[in-house]
Amino acid sequence: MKIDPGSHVPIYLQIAEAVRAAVAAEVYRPGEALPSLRALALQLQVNPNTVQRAYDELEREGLIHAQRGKGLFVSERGTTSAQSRAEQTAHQAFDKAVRAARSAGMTARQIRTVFDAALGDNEKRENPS
Amino acid sequence: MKIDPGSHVPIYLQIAEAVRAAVAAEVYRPGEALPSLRALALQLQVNPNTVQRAYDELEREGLIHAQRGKGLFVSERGTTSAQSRAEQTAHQAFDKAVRAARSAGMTARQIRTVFDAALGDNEKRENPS
DNA sequence: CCTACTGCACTAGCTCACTAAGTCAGTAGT
DNA sequence: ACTACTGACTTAGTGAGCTAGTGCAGTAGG
Repeated sequence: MKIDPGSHVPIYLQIAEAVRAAVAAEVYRPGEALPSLRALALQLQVNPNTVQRAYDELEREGLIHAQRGKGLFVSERGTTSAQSRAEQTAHQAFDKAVRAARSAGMTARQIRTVFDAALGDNEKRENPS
Repeated sequence: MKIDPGSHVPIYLQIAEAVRAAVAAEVYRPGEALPSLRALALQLQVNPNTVQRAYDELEREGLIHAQRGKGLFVSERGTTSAQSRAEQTAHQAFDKAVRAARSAGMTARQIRTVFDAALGDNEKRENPS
C-alpha cells in the first residue's frame, strides 16, 4: 500500500481508497482482520487518527466493522459492497459528465462521440464486427 | 444571473461559470463590454474582489480581457473559446468517469450501459429508426 | 492482576481557500 | 483641473478541513 504525501488528495482518502480497492480485490476477505490502526499508521508513517478516519469512512460505507479491543474486520458483504460502491461512484461520475456536456450545449450525438473517445483508450476489443 | 450563497461551490466560481455560459450563449458578444466589477458586485451583493477573481479566471482562459480604467470586454475568440472550453471540461469529466468505472473492474460493455443510463434522462430523440 | 495490544474520543494547531475592506492607478467627460 | 467612473493591488480576517498529540476504555494472554 502506497501513499503520496505530496498529493492534493487528503491522506485519509488515499488510505480509504487503497483499502477499498484491496477489499474489492479480495486481498482481505469477509471475516478477516485488517491491519490495526497503529500498525498501518506505523507502516505509512502517519498518525493513527488519520488511519482511523479512513476506517471510519469505510465503516460508514458498510465495508468493514470495528470491534473495540479486538480489531477491524471485513464485513460479510464487504467484497460486494466495495464493488457496488465503486459502480455507484462511476454512475455518479457519468451523471456529472453528461450534465457538463449538456450545459456546454452538446447534442446527444456529440456527447456519445466524446464518450467513445474516452472509452477507446482501453477498449480495443469487445466489438466484433 | 443568479448566485447561491448556500452552495458549497465558491461564489467566484459560480460567477465565472455564469459569465462563461453567457459568453458561450452570445449574451455578450466579442468586443462588447461586460458589467463592471462594482456594478456586478452590487447586483449580486458580493464584494468587488470576488467578482474580480471570477473575471481573472476568465481572463486566464482567454475569454475576456480587461482594460484598466475602461472596463472588461469579450475577446475576439471569446465565444468559441467558451464553447471549446466547455467541451474540454466535458471530455475530462468523461475521462475521469471511465477511469472510475475501470478501477471498479467494469467491462467496456458495462460501462457503456451506465453511460446510456446517464444519457437517457435527456435523450428521447435523435435516434430515428 | 498485569501487560500489551486493540479501537475511541477529545483537543489543539496548522494550513489554505475564500471573502472582504481599503487604497492606488488609469480613463474620460465636463 | 476636477469628478466619477474603471480595473489592480495589498492586506487582513474568517472559517473549514486535515493532521497530530494525548489519554481513556475494552479485550486477551501470561
